[in-house]
Amino acid sequence: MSRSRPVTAGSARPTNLAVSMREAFLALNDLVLVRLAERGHGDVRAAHSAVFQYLDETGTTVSVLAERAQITKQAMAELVLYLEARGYVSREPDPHDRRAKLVRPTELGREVVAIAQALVPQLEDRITAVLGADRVEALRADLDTIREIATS
Amino acid sequence: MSRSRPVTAGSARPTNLAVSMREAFLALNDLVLVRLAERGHGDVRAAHSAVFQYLDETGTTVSVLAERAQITKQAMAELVLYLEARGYVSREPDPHDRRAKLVRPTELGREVVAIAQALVPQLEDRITAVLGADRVEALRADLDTIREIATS
DNA sequence: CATAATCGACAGGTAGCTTGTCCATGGCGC
DNA sequence: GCGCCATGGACAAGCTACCTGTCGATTATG
Repeated sequence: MSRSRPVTAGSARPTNLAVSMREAFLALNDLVLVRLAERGHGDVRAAHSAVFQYLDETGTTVSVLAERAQITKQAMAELVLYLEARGYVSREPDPHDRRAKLVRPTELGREVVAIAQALVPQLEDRITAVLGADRVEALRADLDTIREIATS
Repeated sequence: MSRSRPVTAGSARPTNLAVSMREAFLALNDLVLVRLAERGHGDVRAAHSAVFQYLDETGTTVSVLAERAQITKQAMAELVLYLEARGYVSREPDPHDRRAKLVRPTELGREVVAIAQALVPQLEDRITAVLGADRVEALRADLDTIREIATS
């Protein structure tokens, strides 16, 4: 993380806008990863957000997690296995379905979620302090508009 | 490309902002790839932008390309090899340095660059038409500001 | 009760990167 | 003009983050 990045992206410069978006996104992303690493969670990688984000205190199956994160069960299973091996989540048999295993965050996993979530308002505040709340709102709206334009 | 995307990204939701940035970026990116595919360049992938973007009519070594794109020589060499096999670039020995080979776009490669470059103003126009020039300008500035905030 | 759907495991493959090693060639100090 | 280090590129190997396909076990459904 926070490795030297390609200076640019997008298939042969599709607007500097795209480049700016990518860079801003990567910068924000790295910030979370760096913070986690500082707190001793250096083995958490970007892809694992797909797990942490959709975890549930009540326990969730890999299949459901995969569906929520829009990746295949296999991909999600691998991420979960990795996190289980490092103590971030546990997998216990579902008492109501003997095929299923429920994925739950451990104490360590909850810590990761807490750190990441604490960073959100902190970042928002820093950004808002510089840009102003209305511009942040406009930014959010415009990004969504652009996505719609490009998707249609 | 334009496959189903993870609904979200960022290590455990670092601001919806980051998610919006990523999605907007991916949407714009896919647009270029789709356009290229329509014109018969379906074998050009996103990673190849790193080559096309830094190609030079006068010929450029893989080492230089790698440095410009901020990836290793090996990674760049692979991309170049792929594009050479499909006729997008040629590699000829550098007359002035018998170690070096110069990578140059072929006619096909120039076509790809042209298509991608033509799309830039087209997209900008569509976006500007909806948002207005001043908001696009603000967007660009704000994205850069955010990157700076996150990088510092 | 038989059949279909679902859960998770296993096998295997791909893209896009990385490090490390090696050789041929080139530039440089002496 | 010789020795030495730097550089360009090739080869090997490995990793992450995905994918498809298959299968046995189990559960839900007609």
